[in-house]
Amino acid sequence: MPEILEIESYRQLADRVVGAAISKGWADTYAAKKLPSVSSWARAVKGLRITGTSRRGKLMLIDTSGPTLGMRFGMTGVLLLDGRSGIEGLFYGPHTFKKEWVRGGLELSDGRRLLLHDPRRLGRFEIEPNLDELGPDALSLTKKEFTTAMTISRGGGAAIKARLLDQSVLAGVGNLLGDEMLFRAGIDPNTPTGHLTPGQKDTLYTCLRATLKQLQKRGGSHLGNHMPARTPGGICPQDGGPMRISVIGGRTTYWCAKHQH
DNA sequence: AGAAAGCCTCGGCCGC
DNA sequence: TGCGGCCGAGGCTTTC
Repeated sequence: MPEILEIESYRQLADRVVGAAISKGWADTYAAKKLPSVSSWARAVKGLRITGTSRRGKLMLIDTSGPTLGMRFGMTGVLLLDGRSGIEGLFYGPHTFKKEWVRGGLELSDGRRLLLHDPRRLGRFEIEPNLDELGPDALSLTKKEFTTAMTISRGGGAAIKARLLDQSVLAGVGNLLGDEMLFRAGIDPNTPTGHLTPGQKDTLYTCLRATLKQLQKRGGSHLGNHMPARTPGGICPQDGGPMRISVIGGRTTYWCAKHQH
């Protein structure tokens, strides 16, 4: 569920603890799945001072006096600071708090706690995450970076929808944002990336920027223009065309048969 | 009951 | 025909 806009709001929440020292950290076996052992997180974070926050795509980063810490939120993860949600102001679906859904976190010497609340346990903690595996950040993407990301070396390449979701090419775009920017750009999500015209790429870049900016303002990745039509038998809110559904790049995809070519 | 907004692995096969 | 790498399918996990 959380896409780049939600992770950015988590980061802003985490910014409140910059300057604090970590007295203790813990992670359950799922949150620690990418680490050498379950106790790695606790051992690594103890005594560190938090010096800043940053983000690459959907990966939130906490800079410290020691190693950089990374947090991934999977499909249902939310960052909490003393019960305050990182998506305050960014509504995303009904979400109740359950103590048993807290999968790990950091305890600060001033008594505050930064927690990963994650029902489906797909969130992960990382230590010194390798940023080379991620493409440029979608929120600060330049046109040149976008053009490079959309350039295919051989053949037609994957469907543009799948390409947009490929985090090693472009970091941050998730399923809903991907569908929304293609909807706005009037591009069929099945189009092989290499078959896009320069004009379509220009439009897509413009729509990517506009989508991120507007949905951030509206309050979340799920508030796109096409969302009301995101249902079987949906009708395009733009031109009344029939909405199509299929799985592209492994994700459920909705698009308008009339204006997306 | 089936689908879910992220990510990872694996195997097939594309294209040089 | 060989081979590196791209790309799609499937799994993880739990909830509603």
